[in-house]
Amino acid sequence: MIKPAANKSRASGRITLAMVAAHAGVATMTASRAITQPDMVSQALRDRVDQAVVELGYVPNRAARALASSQSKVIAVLVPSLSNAVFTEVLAGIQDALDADDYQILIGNTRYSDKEEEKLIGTYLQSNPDGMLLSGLSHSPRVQQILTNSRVPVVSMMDMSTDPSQLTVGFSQVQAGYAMTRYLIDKGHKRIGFLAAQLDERTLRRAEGYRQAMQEAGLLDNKLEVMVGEPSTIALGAELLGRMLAQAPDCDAIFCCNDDLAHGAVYQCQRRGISVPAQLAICGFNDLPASAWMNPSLTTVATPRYRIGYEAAKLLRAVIKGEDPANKQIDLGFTLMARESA
Amino acid sequence: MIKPAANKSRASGRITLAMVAAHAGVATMTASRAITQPDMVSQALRDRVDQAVVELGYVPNRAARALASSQSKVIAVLVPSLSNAVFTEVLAGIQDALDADDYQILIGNTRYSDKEEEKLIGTYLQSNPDGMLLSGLSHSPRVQQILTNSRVPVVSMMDMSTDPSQLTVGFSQVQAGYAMTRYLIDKGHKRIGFLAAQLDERTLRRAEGYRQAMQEAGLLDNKLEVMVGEPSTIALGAELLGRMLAQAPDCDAIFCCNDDLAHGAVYQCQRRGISVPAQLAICGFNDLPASAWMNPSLTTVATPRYRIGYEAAKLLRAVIKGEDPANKQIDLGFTLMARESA
DNA sequence: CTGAAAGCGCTTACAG
DNA sequence: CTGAAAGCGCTTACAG
Repeated sequence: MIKPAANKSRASGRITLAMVAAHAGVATMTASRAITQPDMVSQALRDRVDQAVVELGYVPNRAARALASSQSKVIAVLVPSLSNAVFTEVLAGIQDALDADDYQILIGNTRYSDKEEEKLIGTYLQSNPDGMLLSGLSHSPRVQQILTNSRVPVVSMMDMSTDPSQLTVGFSQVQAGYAMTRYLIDKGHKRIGFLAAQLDERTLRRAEGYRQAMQEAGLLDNKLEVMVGEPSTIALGAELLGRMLAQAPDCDAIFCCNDDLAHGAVYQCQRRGISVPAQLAICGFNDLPASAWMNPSLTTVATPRYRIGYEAAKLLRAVIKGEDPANKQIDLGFTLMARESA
Repeated sequence: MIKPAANKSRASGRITLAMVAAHAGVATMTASRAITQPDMVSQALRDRVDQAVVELGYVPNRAARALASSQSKVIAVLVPSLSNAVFTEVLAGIQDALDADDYQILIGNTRYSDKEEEKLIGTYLQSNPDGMLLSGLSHSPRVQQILTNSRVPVVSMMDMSTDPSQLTVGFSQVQAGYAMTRYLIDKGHKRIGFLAAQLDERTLRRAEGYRQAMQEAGLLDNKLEVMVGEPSTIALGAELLGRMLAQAPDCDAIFCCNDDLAHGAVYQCQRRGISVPAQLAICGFNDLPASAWMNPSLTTVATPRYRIGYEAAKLLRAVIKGEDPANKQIDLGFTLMARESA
C-alpha cells in the first residue's frame, strides 16, 4: 500500500489523539472527551481509550490544546530575584497552592529591572497566560499599558496597595519599617542608622517607615542613612557598615533593610572587635534561616513570604475561575523577632 | 453590515497575524515572513507590516506557532530545589547562556523526589520541548524510558558520568569528597566525622569520596558517620552536630556534606563553648556566600555551579541546532577553600 | 452518550 | 520577493 500524502506530511512523528482514537475504534472527539471529561463517556469506551493511550504512549500536545481551547493553563510568575530566599519561598507557596490544578507555571526573573520585566511580560503574553502573579505594586507605564490591554488577571505580591481594585497579597512594608525603628527607639537608641541596598520598591517603603518613626521622635538625620543601588549581599553589608561608621561615628544602632546586609554588618563588627549589641545594635529584615542561629542571633522582622505566594496563587485561581473574591486585598502582616543583636 | 459567522466564532478576541496582514495589505504569509524572517521580505512590505504590528498591538500566539512549526522554543530545566542557593545559581547561568535566543525556559522543582521528577517530565513533554536540562545522572527507570521514547536532547548537570555518550556538565562529586577528606587527614586529623542530610545522589557520591580517603588512611569507622534523609538546613546542622558528638565523642574534625549543615554545626559549637577549629575542625561543601564571612570563616569546597548552568545550556543549544559537540563531557572542576574553620 | 465538521492562529511546502 | 492552499493536533459547537 502506498500512502500518497506521506512524503509531504508535516506530521511531527508523535502519537496523536487521532491515532489513539483509531486504535480504540472511536471518533477523535470521543477520545478527547475520554481524556479531558471522562464522566461524559461510557465506561466501555473510556476503558478502550485509556488502554490505547497506554499502549501507544500518547502524550497530549499542549500547544494544540491551547490553540483549540484558547485556554493556556499557564500562569506566569515574575519575581525580581531567585538568589534572594524571600522569593524562592514565595515560589514554593505558589507551587503548593497550584499543585492540584494542572497549571504550567512560568517563572520569570526580572533581576530588579523594569526593562527585564517588560521583556518577560511581553514574552509570557505570547503564551496567552490565564493569569499573572507579579512582585510589587509599581510597574513602568508601558508594562501597565500592556497589562491593561491584555486583560489578563493579575495579582500583586509583597506589599499593600492603596488602590482597592488592585488584587494584592502582602503586608505593609512601610508599617514594618516603622515598627522596627520604633522598637529601636523604645530601647533607648538615639542615633539609629539605616543601611540599604538595591533600593527596590520595598526597600524604599521600609525607608519611608524608618523616616516616619525617626521624624516623630525628633531623631531624623540624613547622615544616618547609607543607601546604595547595588544588589544586597553579605559582602556589601560588611562594606556598608564601615561606610556608616565613617559617616556617623556616634551611631548606636543600625537597621539594615534586609538580613543579608545585617549578617555582613554583624560579621564585620566581629572582625573589628565591635561588640553587638553592647557597642552597636544591629537588626535586619526578613528573618532568613541563618538569623536565628548566628551568634549573636539577629533581631529582625519575620515576613510571611511563603503564605504570600500561597494566598496570591489561591486568589488568582479564584479570579481565573470567574469568582469575585470578597477580599481583594489580603494583608498577611509581619512579626518583629526580638533577639540578641538589638 | 452583518457578519454572519460572528456568533459562532471561536476567535479569542486577540489580534491575529491575518488581521495584521489585512491592515498592511499583504498576504498572511508575507506578514509571517516579515516578522520571523525579515530578510526574505522587501523593505517596503516589511515596513508596512512592522507598522501594522505596532498600530494593532499584535502579540504572536506561541501555541499556534509551536503547532504549525513543530518547534516549541521551549527548554525545560529540572532542579531538585529552589531554596538551595546552588541551584538558583545554576539557573542564573542557564538564563544568561540562553538570553539572546528566545527560548522559553520552563523551571521545574523536583524537591528531591523521583515521583515529582517523573510528573514534571511528563507535563513538560506535553510542551514538546526542544531540549531538557536535568540535575544529576541517575533517574528512575520510568523516567529514563520516557526520556528515551521522547527523543528530546538532554544534558545532565552537576556530576560526571561514566557513560561517554551522555551529555554532561559538572565536576566529580566523588573526587571533591575525597579531596576535602584528604585535606583534613593531611592536617593530622584522625577521627574525622561525616555529617550528611537529604542523601541525594551528590551527597552519596561525596560520602563515597570520604570513605575512599578514610579507608586508604586506615581511618574508616562507621561510628563517624551521621547521615539522615531530612532536608539540609542550618537547624539540622546544629542538631546533627550534637548527635555526632554523642556518637563519636573523640571526633576531632567534621566534614559536612554542605555549607548549610556546616553553618549550623559551627553555630552550635559556639553555643556549647566548643572552639572551632582548636577543639573541633569543621568544614563544608559549596562555598555559599556566608561561608567566607562568618567567624570563623568556613573551610569548604567551591563549586562552579553558575558555570555548570551556563555551559550546560550552551551545550544543549548546540545539540538542538544539530551540531555534534566535540566535548560531550565537560568537567568544570572544584576548588578547595582552606579558611579558618579547619 | 457519540461523532462529523469546522476552526483555533500560525507555518510549511509549493508555485509563480 | 510574494501568495493561495493545506496542515499542525487539538476542542468547540452542533446534531443526533
